[in-house]
Amino acid sequence: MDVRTLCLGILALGDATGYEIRKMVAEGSFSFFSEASYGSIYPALTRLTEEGLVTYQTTPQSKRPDKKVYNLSPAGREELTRALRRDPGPDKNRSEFLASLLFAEAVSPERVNELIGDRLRQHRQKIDSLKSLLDEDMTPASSFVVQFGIAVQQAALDFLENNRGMLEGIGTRKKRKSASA
Amino acid sequence: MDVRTLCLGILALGDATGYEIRKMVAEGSFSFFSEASYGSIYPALTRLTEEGLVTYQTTPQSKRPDKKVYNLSPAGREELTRALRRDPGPDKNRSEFLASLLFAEAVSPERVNELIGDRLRQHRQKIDSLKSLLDEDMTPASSFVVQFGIAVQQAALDFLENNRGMLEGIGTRKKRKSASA
DNA sequence: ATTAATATATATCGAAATGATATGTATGAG
DNA sequence: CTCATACATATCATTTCGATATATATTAAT
Repeated sequence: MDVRTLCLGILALGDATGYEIRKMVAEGSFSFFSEASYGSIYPALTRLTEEGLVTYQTTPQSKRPDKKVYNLSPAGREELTRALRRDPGPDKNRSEFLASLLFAEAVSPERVNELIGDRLRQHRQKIDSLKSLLDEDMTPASSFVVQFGIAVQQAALDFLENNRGMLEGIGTRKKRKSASA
Repeated sequence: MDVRTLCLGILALGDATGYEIRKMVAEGSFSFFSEASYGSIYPALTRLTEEGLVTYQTTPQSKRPDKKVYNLSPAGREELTRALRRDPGPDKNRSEFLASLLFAEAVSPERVNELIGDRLRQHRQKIDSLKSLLDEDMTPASSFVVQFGIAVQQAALDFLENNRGMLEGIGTRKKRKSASA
């Protein structure tokens, strides 16, 4: 999903500033399945404004840049509906962790073990943070998505705990000078 | 993981052409957690060659561009080891599907239902294709990663099957001309 | 008490990556 | 016999990332 459509969708749920949009995708209940940086969000909002798909009210603030609260225009809502009619593309899962494991022949077994330990901790942390999101009042869709995230994280955690034995002996230690040849 | 390191890692597992690398990340056992397009792979290989981290042998082919089989140089292997010493960043999961659900207030309940049906099919297909990868002979690490993928896909599938009821009544149908005002 | 870090809020910019396309043939399916 | 897929390289416009700049208020740590 391009940042453009992402912004339209978020604004469909309520007015927001660019800063708030960024926060939602980076830390909020959107963080599980999307991300976008300032470098893409602000230009997107500018363009959407030019196209009349969003509008904004400026709230002056002393000692701080004026706050621009964006809201979806009727044309923007139509554009969102059109975008959502298209079939969503397949999910994309990127994992440096799994890549590192695959290439782990080049690293020591201790490093592999450390990698997995770190990973287990990260999964537990992620699950906790998702669970705490559930406390806040949410729409059913939002709750569904967060619970989905929890389920997937939990499955990853369980798999790692139950199968790390498979990686016994993965990794190479630096060969000491070989006797042969 | 940048494409550069990805290429080094893949070449550490065996020599390959740019075309083959692309195929591995797009369809092979790497497809679960990484992706890269020609537009990033070919320039990366060119730069790696310039830097002496990979070399290649040209296999002339009539009626087809010459095949360039790349292989990792000792310097490249060192660079890979250095890269793998850095802590892997967090996973990134992007899902247009989940985003669509969150924004689904703007679409019809039927569309939501259709979305989920499609999704169930896609998960089953993905699981099948991952399972068929397991038949091929694999390194332990490779097998671990694929089984990890299966576990996660299965968890997502199970969640959808068991909880789609949560989305009952999500979505709005176009209001017919309201009696009131 | 003072330093350090975090949060608010906008915005830009170089570097990286995507997704599509160009080129041209061989092969297998329908 | 036609059409799609596989092989194999490569480029390019557009999009996105990740870092940085600017400036202050608040909270946390030592």
